Amino acid sequence: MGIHNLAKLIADQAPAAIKEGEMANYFGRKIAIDASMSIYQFLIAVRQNGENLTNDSGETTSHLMGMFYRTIRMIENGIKPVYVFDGKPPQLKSKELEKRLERRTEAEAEKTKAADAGDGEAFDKFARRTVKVTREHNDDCKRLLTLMGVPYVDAPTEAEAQCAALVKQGKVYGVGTEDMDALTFGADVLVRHLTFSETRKMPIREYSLTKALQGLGINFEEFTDLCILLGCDYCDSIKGIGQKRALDLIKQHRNIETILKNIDKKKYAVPDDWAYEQARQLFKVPEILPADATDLKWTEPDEDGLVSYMVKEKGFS
DNA sequence: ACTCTGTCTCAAGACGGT
DNA sequence: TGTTCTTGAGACAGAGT
DNA sequence: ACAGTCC
Repeated sequence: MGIHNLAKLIADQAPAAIKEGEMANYFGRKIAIDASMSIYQFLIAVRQNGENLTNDSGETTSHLMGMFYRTIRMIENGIKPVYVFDGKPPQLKSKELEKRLERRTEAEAEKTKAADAGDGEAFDKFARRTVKVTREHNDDCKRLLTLMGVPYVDAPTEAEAQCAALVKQGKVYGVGTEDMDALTFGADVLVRHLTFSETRKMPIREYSLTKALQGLGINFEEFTDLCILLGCDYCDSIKGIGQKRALDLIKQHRNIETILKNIDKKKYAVPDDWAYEQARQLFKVPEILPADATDLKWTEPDEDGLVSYMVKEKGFS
């Protein structure tokens, strides 16, 4: 879920942090991309008659289709993408993940119901909600990327954290994602809608963390606490505190501890065993690979290998 | 009046030919 | 051994400040 | 711009 309403808050309170970009700005730039999230989107979107695309053996190919063409399109436009795959989610995220699993299970039941009723429309809808990225999807895409000469990184935990680390280490220009928590992890540049398809309708939008901090009038530590107050994947937030009050409180008190000492707890109920300190640590010192552990090399594609894999193994034409 | 919450919905990619 | 995550936006009603 | 197709 990223950070609740952070995009809106920046748009309202620090508009100078957002730049509407042209794709020419990105020629020659290296960009880190959350691979698992991309795969997820492809699995949901690339469908025909309610089902994913498959080869003759029944293996899903939607993710390869999406990743193949999108990556080609980026390279054609001079972008050097590096894909980052998720590792094990942090313990603190388990509550959130449970919730998501529950929703999937629910959708699974609805899907079956729709199938029995012969309702294709509903089947399609619920089928999309049951999508889950598997080990095989990830491995397929890693194989594809290797053949294409595009590097990838296996993150120890959160892909967004590793993407941000690559920016901080100066290995890439920015993170290409829709997920605003890349900023919370400290990426200075976040690029949204970085897709070059003909059907794109959203302009490329670049967020600068430095300018966002200037515009909001807070420092990075305060920004982290602000994000926790807005609502992140790692812990609850305080009911009744949204974008406006969260920013006001941070500006007034500068950190969550001081806010807790000063707010009326009868009006604003603080969650039990609120894990904000642990969440703060995850954002501040996420588990990431050191700079010398990632070697990003873009090479010529292995054309014979690509044909062999995509055509012979996966049934592309 | 303003702000936030909660809950609901929906839609989601990329290509080439027309 | 069991192995992997969605998200964002918009609309609307309702309650608290 | 749009509808059909990709596998």
